[in-house]
This record gives sequence, structure tokens and C-alpha cells, in this order.
Amino acid sequence: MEDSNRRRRASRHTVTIQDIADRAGVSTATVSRTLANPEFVSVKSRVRVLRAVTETGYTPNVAARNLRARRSMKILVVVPNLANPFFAEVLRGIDDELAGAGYDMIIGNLDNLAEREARYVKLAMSGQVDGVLNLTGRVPKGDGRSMAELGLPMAGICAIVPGQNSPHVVVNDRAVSVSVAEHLLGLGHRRFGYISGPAGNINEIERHAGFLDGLRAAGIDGKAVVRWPGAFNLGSGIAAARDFLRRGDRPTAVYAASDEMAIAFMKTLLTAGLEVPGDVSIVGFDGIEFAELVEPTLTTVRQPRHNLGRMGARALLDEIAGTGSGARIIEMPATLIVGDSTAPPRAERPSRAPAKTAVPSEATGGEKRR
Amino acid sequence: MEDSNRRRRASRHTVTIQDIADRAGVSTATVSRTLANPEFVSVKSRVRVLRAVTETGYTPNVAARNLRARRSMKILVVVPNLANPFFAEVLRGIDDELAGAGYDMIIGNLDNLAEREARYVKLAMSGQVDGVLNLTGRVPKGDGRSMAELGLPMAGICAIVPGQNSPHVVVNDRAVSVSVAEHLLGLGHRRFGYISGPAGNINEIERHAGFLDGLRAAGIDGKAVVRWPGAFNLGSGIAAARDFLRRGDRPTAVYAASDEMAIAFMKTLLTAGLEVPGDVSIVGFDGIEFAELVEPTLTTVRQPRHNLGRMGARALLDEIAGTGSGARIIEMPATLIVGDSTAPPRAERPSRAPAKTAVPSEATGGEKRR
DNA sequence: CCCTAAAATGTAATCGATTACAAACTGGTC
DNA sequence: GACCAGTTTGTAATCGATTACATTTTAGGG
Repeated sequence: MEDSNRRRRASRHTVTIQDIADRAGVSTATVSRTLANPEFVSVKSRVRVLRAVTETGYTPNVAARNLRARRSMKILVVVPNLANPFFAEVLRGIDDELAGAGYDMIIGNLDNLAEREARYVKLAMSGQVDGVLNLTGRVPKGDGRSMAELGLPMAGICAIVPGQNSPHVVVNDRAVSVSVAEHLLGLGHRRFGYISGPAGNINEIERHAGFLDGLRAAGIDGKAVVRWPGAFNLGSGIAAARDFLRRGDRPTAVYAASDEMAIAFMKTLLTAGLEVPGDVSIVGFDGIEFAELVEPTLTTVRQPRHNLGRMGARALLDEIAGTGSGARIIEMPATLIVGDSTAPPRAERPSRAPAKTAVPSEATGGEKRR
Repeated sequence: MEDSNRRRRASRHTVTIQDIADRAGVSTATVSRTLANPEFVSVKSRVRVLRAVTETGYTPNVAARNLRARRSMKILVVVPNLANPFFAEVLRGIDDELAGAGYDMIIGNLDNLAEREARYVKLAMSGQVDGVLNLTGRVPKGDGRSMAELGLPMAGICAIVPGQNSPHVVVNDRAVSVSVAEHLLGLGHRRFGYISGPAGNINEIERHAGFLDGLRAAGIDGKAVVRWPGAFNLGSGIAAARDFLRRGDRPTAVYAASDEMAIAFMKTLLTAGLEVPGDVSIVGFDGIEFAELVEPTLTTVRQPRHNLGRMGARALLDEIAGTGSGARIIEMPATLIVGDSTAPPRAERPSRAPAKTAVPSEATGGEKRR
């Protein structure tokens, strides 16, 4: 009976280092050394230990090892919305880099809900991860505690969180948004709309500011730009389109702060019988793969998604290793990709540039798709 | 100097249960009890402990707790391809369910590369997760060891892995693929193409078999169906389209085993100047959000993505709790959603059904989009 | 055969919690 | 004041590894 009990518990993860030690007739220390530093172990014990290991199928309990070593070999990745294909690709980049260093990813998906942050602050507090990669553009907090005050190595991707003493890997949202404005102005547009990200979001603020900066340089008042609230998701694009259709004074060009919003906006207009780019020109942001697959293909700002992830992960690994330099900003290039969703407005003549031509800016040169 | 050393190490996660015990003038046992079972602790010690906890900001080290409890409160989710929006949504469902039970997700992304399986077999072996959710339709293996022989609680989502003694949450790929065939036959199509999933993939096999079954019932030989190899991704759709364009004997209707392939296939044909559904009707599989956003909207098989995730996670939690029933199959409904990408072939007259009408089958009734 | 340095091994502390068990304390009753 | 039952608390083992330090073994030289 006692034996059957033991066997039941054995079903999971029973062979321990002690079992191997007994089997091989050595101490646990020798077993551990054989596995970690075989050069310090005599050939004789080495083979005995190794045989015991293969015979039993022993695998060290990593949880125990990590407790001893005060590390977990796990990274918490806090992501605003897992369903957004932009982030999915960034995650792939992160994972590629982490895998090389032996780290695994725990995904902290917020689903765009700030109240979910607390769960991951708790996770980070309790010593279950060695570092945090933050893709949210804000400092996650909860239970009165902020993730910043944990003293855990962190790195930010996609957005610079002000006042954070940690590296950030970003694109220059503002500068490339100026290029967007210049591109649309160059096509001859004069009445603009903007579909925003969530209020307070840093990327949103920068993209909006850059767009208005660009327009202002051409003498267009920011107040004249129609602004639809959004949350980077498909629903926001649809809602913006519904309002657009109700209006008398329709903009001829709309900049959406994400591709998902741009695509949903465009589709809703097309379904309503409008033409793109004939009636409206549309520009997105992110450069997700589907931007090239919609009809017409979307003009968008392409971010180096995979590399944002890789570089962010690398920066975090440096912080963990202690070789990082704390706060610093790594800027990756973003590129305006001109698709078929932008053209001169129907009534007017193009003022400078012909349709479908990239407008380079000092920050990021435009580039023809393909 | 000793003190400065202590302080340096303190930077991360220093305050331990012993510190609290000292501060409150009680033993570690009392601290632990205060936090877990306060009813067994006198009010006097309780307040002293609690005060010490708030003063120091103590958080229990979960790694240590888990070592003692022989669990990790983490689930490994093995996913074929994180960038596929279908899986992203399943993951959200999984996370919603796991969160309620206090579990966190470690993502095992294979990027469609079988050689990456070994990494996660190792992870699962080493006692770092309490269970595995497998979305891959096969048993991950590596280093000569298969994930099945680990004795870890497992559950499969999306595909039934033969011979596995674990629950599986799936849709009936085969039955709904018969409906796809019936829908296309009903529109009058007689020449068909099929873009497949990866060779050997179970979903692929079932979808292909169901499609051919449906065609065979109408007297169409499976050998007459053009079959393009694919891997569920965008590239496969493009490749298939390139071959399609080269052919003389073009099918009039193409069934793609995933939406991504269908969308890429469609876009490539449109770009080449063909009309959809005028020249070719196209059907996808999965029901990702972008299927509704492409032009024309895609006819596709909608899977209950979020619920597949939820139910799979729930089944796994049952297995972990010991209340599961081992092998069993939970079938969720899949629905053929008729979009604008299917219509009667141009030359022929429709034989039975008019265009854009759902063809119900005994397995899954068709349903008009919206 | 002894001595010494180098090599190999073992002992036991440690990581930070939980918990069985024993011990100490409390209050009430006679 | 003794006794008992019920509370409360502390001691120490435990989870499964790693590793500093001590100890033993080995090899080689004289």
C-alpha cells in the first residue's frame, strides 16, 4: 500500500538527484558536478552517473535549481493586445532572441484593459521572472504598486515611457507622421481626418502630434482636422467610418494610427459604396502583412516589427547581465510605404507630386512598396 | 562592508519570510499562517505580522512556494505559429480561462518548425509547468523523448492527435469541408482546386478528405482536383496563385485550408487582373477577422476560436485537478460563412442554388454573414 | 615507503517558502 | 491551585537542486 502510494506520486517527476546519487554510489554533489562540470569528476564516477541518468531518464528539477540560483530564466512580456498582428510579430522577434539565451516567455496579455496590469505586477513582484519587456507604452501598475519600483530589469519596446531608467527600442513616430502629412499634402489634400489611438497612449500622442506638425508646416490648422477616437482595433475603424459617412464636410484624406483601424475604416467605406482612394485617401500605421493584402493595398508606415522585438529582448538581456547602460533609446527606422489607398483628391489637381510617389522626409525616406 | 554587501544583494528580492518573522517577533510558521490561514493566528500576532508586511512590502517568493508544493502554476501552450491570427485568438481564450484559475501561460511558439519542439519537450520535462496545451495536431517530441510519455496533464486544441490519452477540443473539419464542397457544387462548379496545409497535418488531412468526400458524392473524381501544397501561411497562397495563373485548365473554385492562404491567393489573382468571384470562387477556413475585411469578403468556415481556447484550457484544468476523464473529444460547431468570394462560375448557369446563399449540411448549417 | 600537491569526493548549508508535530500558553471548572 | 481542553506558537523537516569547504584519494618524486 505504501508502495502503491509511492508509485502514484512517482507518476510525475520522481527521480531526483538523490536517486541518481544512490544508484551510482556517489554523492549528490558528484552528480551535480558530472552534469555541470564533468571535467572535475573522475571518468569512473562520470560513467556511473551518466548511466544512472540514462537508465532512469532523470531530468533536473529546474524550479529547484532556479530557487537556488535566484533566477527563473523566464521573461514577462506585457503586451497590450495579443490579437493584434503587429504585436504577434514583435513577440516572434522577442522569442527568437530570448531562445538563444535560454529564456522563455510568459505572456502578459492586457487585452487593452488597464485593470489587468495588476495581475502581472504581482507576477513580477513574486520573483517568478528575471525581467520584464514592456510593449504597452506605460508603466503597468496595480495594488498601489508600480512595476517600475520593483528593481527588476526592464526594457520598453515601441514607446518611450517617460522617466523610466531602462532602455527603450522605438521608432520615431513623430517624424514619420510628419512624412505622412507631407505625402498627403503633396498629393494635394487639404481636408484631413485622423483616427486616434487610446487617449493618453504615447504612440498615439506622438503620431497625432507629428501629423499635425506636418500639416501646420503647410499652413493647415490642427483644429480643422477631424479627429475620431480609437483604440488601435478594428471596431474603432468601423466606428470612425460610420461617423465619416454621416458628415457633410468629409475629409479627403484620413490618417489612422494603426493598420487595423485603417483597414476596417476602408472596408466600411467601400461597403457603403465610396471609392478608395477616389473619394478618400487612407494611410495606416504598423505595416502588418494584411496591409498588402487588402484592396486597394494600404499606404502605411512600416515598422521593423521583428527587429523591434529582437532589439528589445537583447537590450533586456544586457540589463539582466549587468552589461546594460540603463536608460537609453534605440531608434529603429520606420518607413512610409506608399500603396494604392492614397491618391490626389478627386476635385483638385495635384499640387506638386504625382500620385503614388513616395515623399521622402529628413527622418525616414518614403519607399515604394515592393 | 558586510552590511553594504547585504544591501547590494537586497536590491532585488530581499525581504523574506524570515525578515518578517524577525520584525514581528514571531516564527516563520506564524507568518506563513497569517498569510494563508489567519483564523489560526491570534489577533495580536496577526496585526504585528501584517504591519511588518506592509512596512517592508514583503511578497512571498512564489518560486520557493511552488517548489515546496511541487507545482508551478504555469501552463505551456505549444502553438504552431504565433503570427497566425487564428491562433492569437485561441490564445486569448486560453488565457481568459487560465487566469481565473491563477495559471499563467508560457508560450511555446514553433514557427512551423518541427525542430523547435525539442526545446519545449525539455521545458515540460524539467518540472517547470503543470500542464501542456497542444495546438499543433501532433505530439511534440525531441531528444528521443515524446511529450506524451511525460505523464504531464495535457489537452489538445484544434486537432485530435491519435492515440493520445487526453481530452481534445476540436471542430469537425471533415464534416464542414463536405459543406464547402456542397456549397460550391450548388453554385454549379465542376472544376476544383485545393490549397493544402502542411503534409501530414491532421487538420489538413481531414479538410482535404471532407472536401473530396463532398465532391465524390456529386460524382467528381478526387484526382481531377488540382492540389497545391501549402503551410497555412500567406506565402503558400501566393505560390498557389502563381501556379494557378500559369495553368491552361484553371479550376473555377478553390478551397484553401486556411484563411491566410485564401486571402493571399485571392489578392495575387486580383493583382494579376482576374476577378473574384467572376473568374474563380474562393473559400477559406478559420474565420479570422480579416476574412471580413478583404475585398470581396471571403467565404470561409468560421471556427469558434475564443471558445476553442477556453474549452481546451478548462479541459486541461480538469485534468490537472484530477477531475478530468482523460481521453475524450469535445466537438465545437464550425459554420460555413458565405461571403462575396463565391458565386456561380461565369460560363455555366447555376444548377440549383442561386449565388450567395448558404448551403446547410447535416453537420453544420450554413449561415449568411452578419 | 613517506611526503606533498593535485585531484576527486563528500558533508552540509543554502535558496525561501510550507506544514506536521510538539510544546507552550490560555481560560474555565472544580 | 490543579487539571483539562482548546488555542496559539515554535521547531524542524521538506521540496530538489548547487556549491563552499573539508576531507579523502591518487599520483609522483625523493
